[in-house]
Amino acid sequence: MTEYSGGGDPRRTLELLWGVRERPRRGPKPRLTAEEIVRAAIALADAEGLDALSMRRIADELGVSPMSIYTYVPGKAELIDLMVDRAFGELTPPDADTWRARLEHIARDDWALYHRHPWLLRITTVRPPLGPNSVGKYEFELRAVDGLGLTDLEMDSVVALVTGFAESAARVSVNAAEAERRSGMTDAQWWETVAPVLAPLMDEADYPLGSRVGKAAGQEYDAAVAPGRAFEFGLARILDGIEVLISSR
Amino acid sequence: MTEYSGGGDPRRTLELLWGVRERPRRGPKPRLTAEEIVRAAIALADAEGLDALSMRRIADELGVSPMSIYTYVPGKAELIDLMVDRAFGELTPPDADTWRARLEHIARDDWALYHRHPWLLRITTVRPPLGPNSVGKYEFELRAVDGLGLTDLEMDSVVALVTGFAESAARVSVNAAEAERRSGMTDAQWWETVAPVLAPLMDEADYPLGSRVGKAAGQEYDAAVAPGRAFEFGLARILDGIEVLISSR
DNA sequence: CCAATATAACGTACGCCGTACAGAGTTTCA
DNA sequence: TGAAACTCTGTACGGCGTACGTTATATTGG
Repeated sequence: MTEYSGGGDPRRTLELLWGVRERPRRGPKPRLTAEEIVRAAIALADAEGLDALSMRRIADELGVSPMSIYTYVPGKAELIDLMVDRAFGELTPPDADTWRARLEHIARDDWALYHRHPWLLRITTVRPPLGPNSVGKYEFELRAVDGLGLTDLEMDSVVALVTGFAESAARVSVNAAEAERRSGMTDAQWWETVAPVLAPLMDEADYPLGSRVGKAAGQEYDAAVAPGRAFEFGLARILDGIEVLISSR
Repeated sequence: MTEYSGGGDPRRTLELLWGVRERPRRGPKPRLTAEEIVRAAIALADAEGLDALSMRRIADELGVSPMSIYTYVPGKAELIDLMVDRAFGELTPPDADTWRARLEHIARDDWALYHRHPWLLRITTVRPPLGPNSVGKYEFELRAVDGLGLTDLEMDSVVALVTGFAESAARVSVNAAEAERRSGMTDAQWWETVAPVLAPLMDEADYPLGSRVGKAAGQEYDAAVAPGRAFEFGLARILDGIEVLISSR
């Protein structure tokens, strides 16, 4: 099962995202707030991963029965919307003189965010959450490339390219870390286990480049640093490519 | 729940991937093969998505009891490994004169594959499957950038950048298509529903660029073509950036 | 030809999940 | 002082992956 963002009633979800729910005038005093539930859910997802995030676990954590959660939040999909928008609130607008430094800041900030909250990478965003932090993120991303002679469409495409890359590179990195955690083996240890089984099946002569390059990459970087290198390499290439576009204007 | 690739016993998984299981010499004749199960699983995932892919459904489809599947495949994680490697078998090696055309072929071929098999994008690859098609893919990707004066590490980084981008862009595209399917609304229809609710919450003056650029992007492209444009835009920028690197050698 | 043995197929059961629904308790307003 | 609005909870349903034990079937060694 995959967790989806953007599933529920848009009106209710937007009200929750922007926090405009008026305090109820009758009935027992609420013990919780949507805010607290979101905080607990994020803490749980950070600590144990998205698979451990169940309504029952959240309720446990808050000392409340599972169904009480539904008093504050329509369902799990909406809760995830709230978690996503709240996480985006940790991002900081770039503050640098050059467009290149600003885009670098955005990419690195995203990269760090995905490492703090790896569950973000497991969420399938069906429609964007449109909460204050998400639209704020988009706004300062566009500001980073404003006034460079790009069309509106190009500005949108450039920020999508950079943020999409940061997400993609972070996914590789987070998956590598998770691989170690789940299997209890480093990449090197895992390879030592697999290699003798693979050798008789796969004739290295059929894959000369893969054998050579794979070995070189494995020896030069251990798996812990390789994703960081890939991120820096890709970011440099992408910014070079954007520079070609901007210079042509 | 997320589907993981690379979970099970590596030896057994590798034997299945490379198809070296010897026919059992005793006992009742097998009614099925691992191959048939993988085919049925892919058909089901193509048609109804990864969420619909359960051992029970696959067994239904094959006219067999759920637990029989475990005779041929150790578990769901291993089955997913087999599905992934089999899907990669649909990719074709590039055959072009320039490195740029070869990398473009690789990116477009990946893009098309992810659209044929969107479930590939939902799988968290903990360790690579190391089946014949996966290692074959890596081999011809490296061949596309061989002999250009790049180091082994650079070759690896370049193909990772291009294929990672194709995956990332395809994810956006597939999610957009899925959004329409799940909600029964086009992007325009969805926006018409959301806008009046959002307007009183979000002051457009606080988000001048986002409002302007978002509107421009929405009007120029409908959601059905926008991801394709983003793919073409990003691919061009990335190849430009790689060109800068190659020219510097 | 007949056990012994290896394999296939199946039924049952466990502990998870999201959440629909109905009811009980609590606070406020007319 | 009801009535209405609201919170909170227990139960239940249908799904999931798969551990385990049993039965049926095909091959093999004696």
